[in-house]
Amino acid sequence: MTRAPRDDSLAYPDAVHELARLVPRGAVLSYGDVAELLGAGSARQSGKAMGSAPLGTPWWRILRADGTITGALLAEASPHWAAEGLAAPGRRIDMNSKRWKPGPEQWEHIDKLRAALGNPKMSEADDQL
DNA sequence: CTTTTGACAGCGT
DNA sequence: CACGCTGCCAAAA
Repeated sequence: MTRAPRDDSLAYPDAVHELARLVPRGAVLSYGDVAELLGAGSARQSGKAMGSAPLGTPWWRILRADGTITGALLAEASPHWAAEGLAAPGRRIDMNSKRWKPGPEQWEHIDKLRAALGNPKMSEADDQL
C-alpha cells in the first residue's frame, strides 16, 4: 500500500458518523448542530458526510434545522420517529425539545473526535508550503 | 483554474 | 405553513 491509515487521524465524514452513533434513542440533532459539536465544517459538510453513513448508523436522528428531512428519506425515517416517540407520522419533529444535549461523558468522546479532526493525515502534504 | 453539486440554514413572499 | 432565492463550504468534475 502506498499509505498506512493512522488510527489517531480521522476524516471528517467518519467523525460525523461516530457522532451520529452517540445520539441516544429519542433524541435528534440538526446537521448544523453536528458541525458545531465537532467544531469543524458546516451543515452542508455534515450533510454530505451522512450520505456515506455506514449501515447501523441512526441517520434518522440527524435532520434539518426546521425539524424536517429530505423527501427521499422521509418514508424510511417516519417509522423510526414514531417508534422512538420523536414525532407522529406526518408531523415535524420539535427540535426545541428533542435536541440532544450531550453530558460530560459524551463530551469527552466528542472531544476525542475534535482532536482527531485537527490531526488529519499529515504526510506527503508538506511540500505545498 | 472555473463550474457544478450536495441527507443544509435563514429569510422573504 | 409551503416555496423560492441566496449564502455557505468543501469536494469532485
